Amino acid sequence: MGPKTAVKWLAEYGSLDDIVANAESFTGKVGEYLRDNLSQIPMSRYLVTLKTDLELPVEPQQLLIGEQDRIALREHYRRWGFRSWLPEINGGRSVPPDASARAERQQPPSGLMYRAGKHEGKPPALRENGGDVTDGQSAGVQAQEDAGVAKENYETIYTVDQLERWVDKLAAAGLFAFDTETTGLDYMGVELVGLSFSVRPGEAAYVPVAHDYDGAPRQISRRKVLEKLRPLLESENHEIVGQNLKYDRNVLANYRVELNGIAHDSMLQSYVLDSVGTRHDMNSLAWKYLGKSITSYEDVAGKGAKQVSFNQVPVEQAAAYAAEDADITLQLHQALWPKLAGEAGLRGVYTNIEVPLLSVIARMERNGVMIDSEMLRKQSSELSEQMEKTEHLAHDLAGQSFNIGSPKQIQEILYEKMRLPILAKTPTGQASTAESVLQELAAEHELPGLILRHRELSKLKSTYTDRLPEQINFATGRVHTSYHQAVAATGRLSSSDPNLQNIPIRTEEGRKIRQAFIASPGHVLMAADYSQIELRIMGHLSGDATLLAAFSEGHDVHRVTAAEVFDVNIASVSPEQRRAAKAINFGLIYGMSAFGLAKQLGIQRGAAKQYIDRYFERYPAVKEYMDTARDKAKEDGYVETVFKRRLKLPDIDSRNAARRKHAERTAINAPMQGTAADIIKRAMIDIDKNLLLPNNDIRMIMQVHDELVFEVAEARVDEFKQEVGRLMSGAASLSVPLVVDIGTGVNWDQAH
DNA sequence: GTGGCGTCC
DNA sequence: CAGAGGGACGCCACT
Repeated sequence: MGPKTAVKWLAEYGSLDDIVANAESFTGKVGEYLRDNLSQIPMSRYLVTLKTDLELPVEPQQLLIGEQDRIALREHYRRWGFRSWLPEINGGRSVPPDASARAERQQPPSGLMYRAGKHEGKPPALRENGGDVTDGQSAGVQAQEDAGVAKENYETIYTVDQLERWVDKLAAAGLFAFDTETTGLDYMGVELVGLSFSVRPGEAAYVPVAHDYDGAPRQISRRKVLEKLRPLLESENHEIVGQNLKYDRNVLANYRVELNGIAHDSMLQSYVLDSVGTRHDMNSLAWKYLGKSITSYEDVAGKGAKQVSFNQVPVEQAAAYAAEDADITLQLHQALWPKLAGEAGLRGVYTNIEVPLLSVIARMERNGVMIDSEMLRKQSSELSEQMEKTEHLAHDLAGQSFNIGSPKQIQEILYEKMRLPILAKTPTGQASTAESVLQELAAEHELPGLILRHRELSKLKSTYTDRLPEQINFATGRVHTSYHQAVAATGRLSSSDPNLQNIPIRTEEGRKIRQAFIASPGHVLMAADYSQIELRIMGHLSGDATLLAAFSEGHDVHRVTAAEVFDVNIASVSPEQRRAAKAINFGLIYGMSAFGLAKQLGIQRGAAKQYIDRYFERYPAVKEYMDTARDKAKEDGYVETVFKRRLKLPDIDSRNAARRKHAERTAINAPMQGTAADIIKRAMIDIDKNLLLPNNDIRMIMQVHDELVFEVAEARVDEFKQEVGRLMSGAASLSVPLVVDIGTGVNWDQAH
């Protein structure tokens, strides 16, 4: 909800001073917004503007606004004569937007790299293969010499007899490594090309099922292979080991085969052992833990424009690569599992959280979310119009045509042509054109404001309204993101293709995008989020009595903080004070300095330091927690969450002050962020087991760090709302209550 | 491929 | 004295 909405309320509720004076009496969304946002910096500008319109008895100085905003405000007044909060921009020429040819460039993110990336040292040489295996009778044994991996016991399976022998072998083994080869990386769209297995290090088999290049050897059909393997793959009595099994699980689900025996995942083992010290792709792990250089995907499929999909790879090469995958996976498991098993805490995180979560996320991914693409298309064209107008106006002001989307050209116009002051530089020494800088420059000239406006529109259009409809899956009509379980150092998930964890919410125009996230007919969206979870965890970790009391009594924690820091009665905390307290609270979670707080609040550094000192005076246990976290990091080289997830901090002893300071801030932040991640992961597992699996009327469709989104049959909303709340609140027993806010609606925006 | 910027929690 | 707020991903321009 943004300023526009506030303006709308203004019309509805009478006058601004009515709203300000009675902020506390507003209930529901309106009251929430007033208490949370009315006093934030950008808002105060609009407030002041509105005040002028309405002749409220409030002076601008009474609002705690920063110098930058004061400057911007003055300019704002001058330009718009105190009348309107948003410029009406007229005129403009037409430039048709070009959103074509983006899909081709789509690359998997580094965290998802199925088999990519190089480790130190020489890349494994691409090896020539031996004799052809052209008739379906050959055993297909590949006898190749390799610096890293011996492959004499790799078998390629062409006949049902061979397959049955391997099925017996796998069944007898109890535990086996497993891998799939597919035509690509998009788990919803790929086809299964082959499967590989290993029961003993050095011994593996590849079952090709869909190599279809000219002259490809005859293979057992995919249907037949899956039919033979189904009992094994779906059995809960066999332990299956893999590398990123979520992917294999999703691929097999395309063929209605369910992996029920997932016992170990070497990627997750590596992640839990050391989330930041290494990449978690198989090549890196083989190098790090086995000292082996293995065949990379590029070695068999080629790279760049010449890369072919796996079904085009000659079976002999494919078999050597795929069998090695299964072999190495098993070896990695044998190397990593003892390390985990010996550490009770890490083992718990791995066994009780990460491994069970894998399947929960896989289901969530496959559920996908429904998008109203028509709505987004309309938004796109509206944004286009506005962008054209803005750009035209900017060119007029600059007296020349330039690319308003290019930071470099903006830099030339603003700093070289117009000689505006350089207020900040980027890390590489360039004059910055970042938002905060342009905000400030808006006092000097109108152009920076237009650039900002254009950026805002352009961001919404290119990243969201244009892109999301393109990512709707043809078969399901829904968008299926990928969640990455081994990327974020603190234990959080990340999301990509598309990233559903950064859909706008802050501005009114941004929120419109959330209105395009809808429920299927007969269903509603239900959004459940943990209230103030990281602050609550700070209360738990520090044991601070004042903080704990605030939460256990259900008080507004920012108001309580304001009352403590500014030494006033809770009832008389001003919006400005509450806003400052909120900034302090968040700043503490991130390890922010007085300098940072001053910048954030637009106050003097001395004042900011006073606030912080005062805070620590009133919350001594918080101070103590932070000191302890730093000390523990220095002592042990790592910090940990409530559930014993570990984050290594080698930089804590760095001679480089910036790195060391960063490590210290991470030491403070990671236990809080990481514990929050643990808690929501535990909730997801509980909810999956107790609610989702037994019921067809509710599906989990998104996770956004402290929020879970469900698609629920209308008839059972109340019932599920209660259960979700119960399970999320009960996901951890801390010394603070875990409060969960739940809303429902026809779209994601409305569900908040 | 990198840097700059901007979106989210 | 310099630097100064944790964790992600995506788009664009530019090299």
